[in-house]
Amino acid sequence: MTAQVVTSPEPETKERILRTAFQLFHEQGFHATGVATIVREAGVNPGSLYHFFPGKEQLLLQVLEFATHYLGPAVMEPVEQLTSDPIERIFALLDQYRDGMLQRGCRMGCPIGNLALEVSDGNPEARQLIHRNFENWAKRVEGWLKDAGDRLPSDLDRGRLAHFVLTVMEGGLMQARAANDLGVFDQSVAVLRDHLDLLQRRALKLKKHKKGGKKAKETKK
Amino acid sequence: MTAQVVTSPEPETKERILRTAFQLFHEQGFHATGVATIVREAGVNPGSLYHFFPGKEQLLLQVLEFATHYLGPAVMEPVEQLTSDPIERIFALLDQYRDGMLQRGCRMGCPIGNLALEVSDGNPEARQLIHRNFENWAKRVEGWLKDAGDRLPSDLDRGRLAHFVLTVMEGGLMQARAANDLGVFDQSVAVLRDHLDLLQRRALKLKKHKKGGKKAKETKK
DNA sequence: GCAAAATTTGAGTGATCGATCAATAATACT
DNA sequence: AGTATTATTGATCGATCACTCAAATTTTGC
Repeated sequence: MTAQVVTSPEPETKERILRTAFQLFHEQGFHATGVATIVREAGVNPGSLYHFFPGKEQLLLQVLEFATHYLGPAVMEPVEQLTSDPIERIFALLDQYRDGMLQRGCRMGCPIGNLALEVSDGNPEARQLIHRNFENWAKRVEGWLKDAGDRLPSDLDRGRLAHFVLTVMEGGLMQARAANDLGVFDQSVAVLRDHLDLLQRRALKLKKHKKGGKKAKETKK
Repeated sequence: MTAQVVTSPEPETKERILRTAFQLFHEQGFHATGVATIVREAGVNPGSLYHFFPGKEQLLLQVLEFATHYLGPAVMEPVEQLTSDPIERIFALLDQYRDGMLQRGCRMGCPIGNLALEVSDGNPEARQLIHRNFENWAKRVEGWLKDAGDRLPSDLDRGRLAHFVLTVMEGGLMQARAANDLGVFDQSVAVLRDHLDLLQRRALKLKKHKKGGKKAKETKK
């Protein structure tokens, strides 16, 4: 009946449902988002959703897997395009999440972080996938920290610091949402920068001692 | 009909509902906790709940106000009893939350933080109360940091650092729940300690410079 | 070109949600 | 003691929840 216009190829139904659910879970949370809302926003019927997904919980799991693949192309790579300085990449990444908050009136924050606190308990499979998302995130940042080479102390645990960057981001975003103001987030990032500055200063000093003195293991007073 | 036994004076119905709701919201989240569960656990009838609270949302608001008063006596004062050293109080506080997680199998975390990500958007009154809880928390820690006096650099923004402590705690707890392992939390706290150590070292150095190296209180090891 | 498989339709399922209310009971006030 | 106020009971409400399914339609494989 409809004209046979070749429209722009809409994403496959399944992926449209996944993307819609991802967005809604991010905006409203998992429990607050009804299946009816998902299918309405995705423009499909309930039966279609249940054709591809056994249930809402399974949909959540596939959304979390979708997020895993989403991270690199949509989050990390754009940041790596912005700057090649490994340490500045960290702050460019944090700034990207900041922009996301700013554009949405200090709402939402990190999609994975939100789900982490809502569904981690009592859903082991979801917890595992959220954990994997966090690990991927931290691994990428850890790579940057390794790229920083001797700008950071050689004995610095870079995996630990990478997780710490995630800690600062999630904790900062949480408070920013509660305050409806990015000030606390900015201040947390500023303290993180202070810390990285101190580490870089320390690395410089250690390097100098090594080159100047012989084996100055002394951290100095 | 029942024997006139003078039982231990049970908490008033209203407070029992509040405490039960506080616990359940913490354990399961706001949306995942049904009113039916609250009244069952509290041992009251639905009508009783709606006699004291106009609705579930109002109950949430009063739970958040309850949490505000709960913070001092139940969280901060016990920590202050443990140690009088202002900086160690910070880590004693973090350790208290750690114990809470440990005793519950790495579940739940911070009750306010959980609600912050679930209900901050779309419930301005709840958001405001969550914000106030965070501010009270940070204010108390800021007091400790001020008590630390010249052990920290004089130009250090102690309010900012107090919020940063909260950032680290919430971010660390979030990852601990996702990992079902306190390792990341411990490591985040360790980085925070590194940072405070660096700040204290810096304060010492600045002090020495100012006094012309007269009163060099070598901490040394 | 045609049958099989995959997808879409959308009304409809029972269960549970937050919430109501007339009644009864307990407490407070005078 | 008597009245008014407050608290409690518990069955019950309509709305919404996640979810189903037989039938219709489209796509696939040969």
